[in-house]
Amino acid sequence: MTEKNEVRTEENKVISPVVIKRLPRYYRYLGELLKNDVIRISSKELSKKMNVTASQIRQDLNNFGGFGQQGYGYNVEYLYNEIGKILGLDHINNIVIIGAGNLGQALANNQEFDSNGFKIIGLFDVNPRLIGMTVRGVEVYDIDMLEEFLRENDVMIAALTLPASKATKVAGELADLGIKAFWNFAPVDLNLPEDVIVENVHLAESIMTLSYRIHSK
Amino acid sequence: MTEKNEVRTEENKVISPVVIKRLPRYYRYLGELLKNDVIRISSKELSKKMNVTASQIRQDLNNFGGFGQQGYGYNVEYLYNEIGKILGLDHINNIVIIGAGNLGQALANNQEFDSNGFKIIGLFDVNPRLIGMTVRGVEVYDIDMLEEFLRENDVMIAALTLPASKATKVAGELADLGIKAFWNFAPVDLNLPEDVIVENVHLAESIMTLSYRIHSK
DNA sequence: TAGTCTATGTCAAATATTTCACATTTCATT
DNA sequence: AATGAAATGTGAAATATTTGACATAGACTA
Repeated sequence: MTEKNEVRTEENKVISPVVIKRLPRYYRYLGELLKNDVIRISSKELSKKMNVTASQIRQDLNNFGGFGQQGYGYNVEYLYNEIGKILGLDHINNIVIIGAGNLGQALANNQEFDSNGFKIIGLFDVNPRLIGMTVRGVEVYDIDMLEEFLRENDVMIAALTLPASKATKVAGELADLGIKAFWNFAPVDLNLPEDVIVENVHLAESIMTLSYRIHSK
Repeated sequence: MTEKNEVRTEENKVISPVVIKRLPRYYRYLGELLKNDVIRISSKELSKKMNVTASQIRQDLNNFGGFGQQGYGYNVEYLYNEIGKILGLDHINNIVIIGAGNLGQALANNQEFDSNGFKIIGLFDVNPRLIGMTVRGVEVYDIDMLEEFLRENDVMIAALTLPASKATKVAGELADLGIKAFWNFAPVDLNLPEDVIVENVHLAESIMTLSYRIHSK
């Protein structure tokens, strides 16, 4: 029996969420190395740069297969590409942003997403002052156009950058329209069907943990 | 011997980071309950709402002392306030934002921070087109004014919403000026002295884990 | 080509985290 | 006032995660 939202490799092995969370960081460091024309790296060298244990790097990577070579280490470009594939960055992932305020615009302006295959193809808002404007070539549409837009475009992800008061309702509507993945910036927990994936970015929670660490010293 | 960056209660007990990360979510749910005039709640009821185990809630809270009463449960307002104290939300935490682009402005506009005691008292940028403008009553200053500003104001936290290429250098300068806590939105790992606290918000890493879950189904 | 050295992949041990289970306390009802 | 039900706080068990250790494959040198 497959549990809800479980994540498995081709061999049907369950990968721990903590491992998955670390992959993008490996990917970033490997990208840096690649940019600096580094050809190969050992888990020991990488562990020193990243301030983690070499053992953890090897264990993490071995969840997905043997990418290294004994006595040699890892080929940077190969490992970079393999992790990219694991993360699904070898696909174009079309994104719509719901809420074209500062945060929505900030996401649309972020080049880092583009360069990793995340393509923002539309911003949506209710505010007539925003509708029709363009952010880095991406148009802001009336949210009433969303249904039609989703019919005509292959959208993988909806980013929710709107007030919490509206997020739950809009998310439900989007799920009904077939959106299966949400990147949620609103400070609520969306309650959606089991097969829908939600990644939360709760900024207030983030700064509260920072505050905790400041005041507990 | 106290390890670097360890976080302890008054009794000198080490609190696990995973517990700390969950506290703001409890705080949010309790705030909702409070708003809805709920007087008391049991760990069981709360666990159902939050989709965690009751046992985890009780274990988490007991790290900080007994806030509940057997046979009764937890008083919502009391528990809300106690968690707020644990998180340091009973203080005003002054924040400066370095980088007044969309993301910096989005943070300045976010009312949720205000209402939890986080007060944004200045935005800083190098862009002359931004300098002098005002976001929700907060002025954008020339970054050259930063040193003077920090001398005259009690700033707890610097939010870094600037390009990765500049973040490392600016963070180092701010640390030299005495800033002890950074909320880092740039996609780099800051390398700062051990006593400096860094909370990272790596948005690209967040969406990559979302992508992973989409493509691994 | 042989020998030495390096560094992976992996098993096992050590830690950390979560869940279970229950004694005890308190609430609520009769 | 007595009884039953509810729910905490807390040890202990069960899981999960991280670290350590090393046999072995393969790189590199001479």
